Amino acid sequence: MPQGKRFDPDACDVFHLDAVKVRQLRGALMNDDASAALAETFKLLGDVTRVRMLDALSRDELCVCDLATLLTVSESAVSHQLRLLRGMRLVRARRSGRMVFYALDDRHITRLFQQALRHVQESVRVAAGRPTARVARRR
Amino acid sequence: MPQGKRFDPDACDVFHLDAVKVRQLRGALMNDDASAALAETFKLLGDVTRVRMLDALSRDELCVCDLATLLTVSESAVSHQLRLLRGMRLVRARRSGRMVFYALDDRHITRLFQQALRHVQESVRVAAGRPTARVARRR
DNA sequence: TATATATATGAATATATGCTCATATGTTCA
DNA sequence: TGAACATATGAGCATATATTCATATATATA
Repeated sequence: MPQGKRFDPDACDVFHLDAVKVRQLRGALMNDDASAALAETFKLLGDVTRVRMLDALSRDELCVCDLATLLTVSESAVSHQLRLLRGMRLVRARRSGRMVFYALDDRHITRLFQQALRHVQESVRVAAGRPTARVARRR
Repeated sequence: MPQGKRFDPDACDVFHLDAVKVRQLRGALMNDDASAALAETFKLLGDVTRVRMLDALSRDELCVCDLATLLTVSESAVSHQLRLLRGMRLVRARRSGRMVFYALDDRHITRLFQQALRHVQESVRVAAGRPTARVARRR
């Protein structure tokens, strides 16, 4: 590891891209707010329980109890997760007597799910359908 | 908390949905494999560093070093993350001499990003641009 | 072959996160 | 008002995860 040649001692000697490309890239990258917001959103979707909750809520409005029973998760756990989802405005709550009904509050989520599902299904297809190519690529 | 009435002592007394609806919902929900795969994918996207890496790679093929320098992250950290992304087939590696160039290996990712960005931007717009409506909606 | 460079990876650590348990809050009804 | 119920929430715990540091592997070149 060479030192003193760059501001970042951990970085390699030079950019292997040409300067123009680098500049273009630097300018093209999304800003920090955007990447942070994206990561935060994906993180929220990156949990099996929440995925299942959102899936259920995308079909029907549900109270906490029904949601918990339907998914076989404790009501407390569901409630905690709903709090997160509420905070990020993915679901909205509607009180009716003692019960609180939750529903999807974002029309993008369903599409996002579908898009991701397509990705996942394709991955599975590729992994299963082309074992030779995969092994061959692995040295 | 009443006990003995249901298999799940933590659950409320009854489904508040009717039996038909419950059956329909149960059948409509995605299966466990799907929800697990979805969550796994979203989890992979739910990290700022990886989001930025994928963003950069969506514009151009990059070697580990350039990626690290461009994003101001250690090469080791980048390498670790690339391993994950490779494992999930979101990026592919191409060796050229000592360097290894990485590129997006999934055409869905970019769309997923765009979709999520739209969601995020709308959230921001709603939160910032409609204070009255937002306050009104809050209770 | 020896050395330098680029990347990969294992171990350790600090932090984040999801769940449980106990308890609080809010609502209905006797 | 008090009891029962539905939901919310704080604390604690166990696990997961992102980064760093040290070291290993792979390639190029002298």
